[in-house]
Amino acid sequence: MSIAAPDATCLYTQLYHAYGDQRWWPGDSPAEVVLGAVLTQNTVWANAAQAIGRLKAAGLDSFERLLAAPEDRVKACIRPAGCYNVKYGRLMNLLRLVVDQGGLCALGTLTTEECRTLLLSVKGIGPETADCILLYALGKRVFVVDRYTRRLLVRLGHDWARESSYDTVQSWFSQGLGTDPQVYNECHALIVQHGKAHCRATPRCYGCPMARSCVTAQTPAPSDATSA
DNA sequence: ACCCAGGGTCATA
DNA sequence: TATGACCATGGG
Repeated sequence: MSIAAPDATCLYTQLYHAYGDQRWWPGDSPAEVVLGAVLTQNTVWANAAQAIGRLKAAGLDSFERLLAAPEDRVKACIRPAGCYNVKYGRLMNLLRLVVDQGGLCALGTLTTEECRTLLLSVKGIGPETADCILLYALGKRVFVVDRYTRRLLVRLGHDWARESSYDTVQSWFSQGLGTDPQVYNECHALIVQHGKAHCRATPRCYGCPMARSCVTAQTPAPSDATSA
């Protein structure tokens, strides 16, 4: 008889108990969240942060200036984030959309669905990047699923999370976390905090505060109504 | 000298 | 549709 894998609420409760308030996203403004969301794609945050620091130091502190700046100049700033040619294109695509919509505030007046659809229509913006922007820049109630999230679920016994679709994992949280947007914000932040603490290659979650203490009724994977 | 990172797109089979 | 290559710098 093995320990049941925790449900979403239990997961959140235990993480909160272990790490406390996170107050995320790292960044000074919604605009920085947008930049960071792209720059941190497949990249450790420290490198993305360095790129943002360079942009600010270069005076490229608004979307309009970034769009108007010479390509080489922007690329030189974001180089530390890696894949800078690709990310340059993605950033410009995204900033163009935001500006065309009248800025971040105007974008935020749209419904979550409308907003998400718009973001996903941008080449280079996938579900995670879009959801980061929705949650941390626009305050929408969406759960962000990243690499840390899947890895933690699998380590806690939710084997289904390894190969499930983004939407499936996301809805597992959405159905378990209630309706408070702040909880979505905190929960993802806590997962990242935990992931960093257990950085690389811990095959099992030994030392994980949740592995032993969080025993509840096991929630199954949501039935895959979404796929094919 | 490898391996990987808070993804996403595109080309193959 | 399902894998794999690719982008690319910086730290373990």
